[in-house]
Amino acid sequence: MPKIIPQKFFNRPTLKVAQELLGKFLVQKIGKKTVRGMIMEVEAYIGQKDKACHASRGRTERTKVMFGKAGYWYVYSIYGMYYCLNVVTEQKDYPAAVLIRSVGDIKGPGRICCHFKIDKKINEKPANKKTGLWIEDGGVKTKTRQIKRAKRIGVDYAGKCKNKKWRFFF
DNA sequence: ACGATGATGAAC
DNA sequence: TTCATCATCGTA
Repeated sequence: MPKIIPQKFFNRPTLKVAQELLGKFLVQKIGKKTVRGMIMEVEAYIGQKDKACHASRGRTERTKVMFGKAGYWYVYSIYGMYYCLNVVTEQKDYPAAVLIRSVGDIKGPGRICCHFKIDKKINEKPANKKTGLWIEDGGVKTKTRQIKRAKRIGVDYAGKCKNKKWRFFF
């Protein structure tokens, strides 16, 4: 039986959460329709010292959700045309999140939000069934699967942080 | 290789 | 209130 990932799963070190999210399922329910896909690629954004993290410039209207409790969605718009989906990690007041970069066949955070119906309406909402977007354990043996890691994408501006290998994928 | 396209945050 | 920037993508 698929198990909904509880809020406390996210209230842990971000690098650990990021890797363990691989192989789990992003699930969305809209009315009677359920959309589902396996998480294949993620990136970690951790704390104010991480120059690539949006929260590195401190608490703002956009980033305040990252300072909040773990297990909440952080959705932001980028380049005027796309949305990116993140889930907040770590304890309250420690800003960090995991960007979901690939789900199933869908590569790229912008395309994920297009395929799932994700926009700022779910920003700052918890990842649970009531919200209509959550994460499930597939009940499959993903533990044994090899995880690859690499530098994050699109963060060349982030000084030495750009070289951190905080992208994880199968 | 590049343009679309608008929210965001910092400067003024 | 302006202005540069941007965790992207499709077209070429």
